[in-house]
Amino acid sequence: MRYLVLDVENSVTHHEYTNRNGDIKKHIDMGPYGPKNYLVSVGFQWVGDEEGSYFCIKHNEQQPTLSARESIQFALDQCDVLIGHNLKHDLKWLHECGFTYDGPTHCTQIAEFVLLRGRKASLKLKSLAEKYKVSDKKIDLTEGYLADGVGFEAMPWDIVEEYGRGDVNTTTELYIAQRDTIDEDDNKGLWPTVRMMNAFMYAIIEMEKNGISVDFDELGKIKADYIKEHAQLQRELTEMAQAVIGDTPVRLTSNDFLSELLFSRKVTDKNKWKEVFGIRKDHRGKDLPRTRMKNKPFNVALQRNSTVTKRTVVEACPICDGAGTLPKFKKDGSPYKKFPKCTRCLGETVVYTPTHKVAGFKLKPTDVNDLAAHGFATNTDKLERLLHNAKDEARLFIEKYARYNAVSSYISTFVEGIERYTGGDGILHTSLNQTIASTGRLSSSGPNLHNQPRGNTFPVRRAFVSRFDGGKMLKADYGQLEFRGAGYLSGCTIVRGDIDNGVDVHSYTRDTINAYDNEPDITRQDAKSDTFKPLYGGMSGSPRQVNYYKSFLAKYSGVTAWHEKLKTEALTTKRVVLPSGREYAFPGAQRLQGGYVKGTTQIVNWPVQGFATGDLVPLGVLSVYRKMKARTDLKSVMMITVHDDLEIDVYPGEEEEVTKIITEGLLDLNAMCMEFYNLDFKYPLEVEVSIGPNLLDQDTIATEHN
DNA sequence: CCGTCTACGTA
DNA sequence: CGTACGTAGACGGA
Repeated sequence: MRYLVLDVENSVTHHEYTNRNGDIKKHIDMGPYGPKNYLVSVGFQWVGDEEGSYFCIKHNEQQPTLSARESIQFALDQCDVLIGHNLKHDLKWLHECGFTYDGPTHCTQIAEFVLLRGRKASLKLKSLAEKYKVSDKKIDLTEGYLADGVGFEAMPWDIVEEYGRGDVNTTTELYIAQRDTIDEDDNKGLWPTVRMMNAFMYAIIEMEKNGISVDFDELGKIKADYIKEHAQLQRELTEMAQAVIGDTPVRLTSNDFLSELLFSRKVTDKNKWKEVFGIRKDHRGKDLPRTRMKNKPFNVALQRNSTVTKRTVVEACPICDGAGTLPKFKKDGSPYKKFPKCTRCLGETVVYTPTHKVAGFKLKPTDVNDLAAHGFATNTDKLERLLHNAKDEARLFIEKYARYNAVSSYISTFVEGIERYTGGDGILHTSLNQTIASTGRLSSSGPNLHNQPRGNTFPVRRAFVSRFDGGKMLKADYGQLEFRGAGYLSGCTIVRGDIDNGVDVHSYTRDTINAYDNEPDITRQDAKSDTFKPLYGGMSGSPRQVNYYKSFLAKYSGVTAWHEKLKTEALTTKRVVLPSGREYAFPGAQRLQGGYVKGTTQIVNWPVQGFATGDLVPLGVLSVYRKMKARTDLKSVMMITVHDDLEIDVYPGEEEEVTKIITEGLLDLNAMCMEFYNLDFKYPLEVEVSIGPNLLDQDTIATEHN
């Protein structure tokens, strides 16, 4: 067997843009799909050799290496396993530059990610070299250049070559050390996951390459509508706010301001505030439980640590007389060129004098959970809960404000995100990252296409259209995949029975919750989060929610028993092992005083999320990828996967063929699990296919079962 | 300038 | 004691 370690360097493009505040922001395009980027150099080394080869492809000073292309392709043709650190990047470049390789791979970043078993640690080559104590001889002169915006194409060639050869060398030694580590008895069960993720990498490269086609005319219209709505809301909200605060300037985009406006109180000392109410986060950035306080002490603490905000009247600063500056003279009596800011108005030229009238909407927080580090929480869910005690004007303001916040997000994050990352070819090549999420599912960035508002309500989806004249956008979703995955993993017969009988678990959730009391009815969509909460170890909520969670655990007793089994496994082995071979480490698992197992929510959540969307979906997508590759006559292309779906840009006339391929591929999990995990995975699955002219207007055309 | 906090959205 | 993500803007301390 011949093992080839390879690494490419490429030019990058710096994209600068101005946001709506006038701030200049930038991002760097490292990929091969921008028309400006090009391949600078390629280095490779055979495992077992002392030294490798290095080739110049295109560099400002250095002549391209003679016969570089032939030598590189020859090596690729000879190799049995291609190795690299973040090999997806190198393969994308090789493919775009006309090289061919589609054989087995070993990405050291993927392998290390699997070995980490869900723990977070740096996956940079440098960090791994330290961890495995392999030589990292290269003197890293490139960082300084890169920081100054000098790319590999413009650095002195001897630095590029030294760095490149060093990288290949380090990766070679890392590969050997890492392979030996995975071969150890304690780790060898991870090989199937490593191999699966390497195989799946090809499907990801295909999707990143194909990307999604954007209709800029349509996007422009949608943006214009949003901007109009945003401006209107801003006017109305400003007016409403101004009416209750006097002359104080309105700053709608500031959470500090909103907190003070809604609750009519200003925090005296933010650090003290956090301390008193126990507003802290753990190392992962998650909220820790806050100080438990009964009503009375809570209100006393509120009063002690904040002051009531008063309406103001504006007047010219009495100290500087409205100049904003105070005259200052040198020793010789001549004036300074620039006078310092006025100490009273701080250069604002005006001062706001409090009146005796309370400012703002005078909302009352119910408990510590309505607070935030800066003052009072102003997010939509919390505010919604306070709505029923609020006066009409406050309620109207809050409702408008929620929409204002949402529209701001739609414009900045979604519309402008799409605009700035879409290249000149009109295609959005978002990144699908394999080594980020602890559970093993993908993440998406540049921009994130995994968090677009769902379904048929978000007009921005209308701007995602087929790249083919008369083409269609097709989407296939697994139905209730995580619920089914939990059913499989737990072996719960009640879950299985419900699936076999076509019981819709979310409707069951909705009906159970609605039947409990006279609170307003929830919809099936609302009920989804309630279905999943107990599945993932959640138990807190309103009385009717808690009632449902209890009944869920009682009904699906197999799931409840499985939760106990997982906790025992985590306690005794500090690990949880999935049928695929994927593992999660819980080094801190221990039983606390009250019997609660530390980390329970992750112990019961990760296996469900990871098995469904990290182990199964990739196999389904990979199967579709293979089927599409095998059909060289088809022109349709895979675009993206969003956790439990797969989206394809369909060439006119290929609708039926693609529907068949996508359903057969996604339902092909028994054979795929056998191939990759040596697992006889038999469980009823459902795939629903929809199609339309864009990603907004979609009609369901098929529902298939295995 | 950079990290923290808040808020938005998804499966 | 639902979990897993990415992005943007405001703010405050270096």
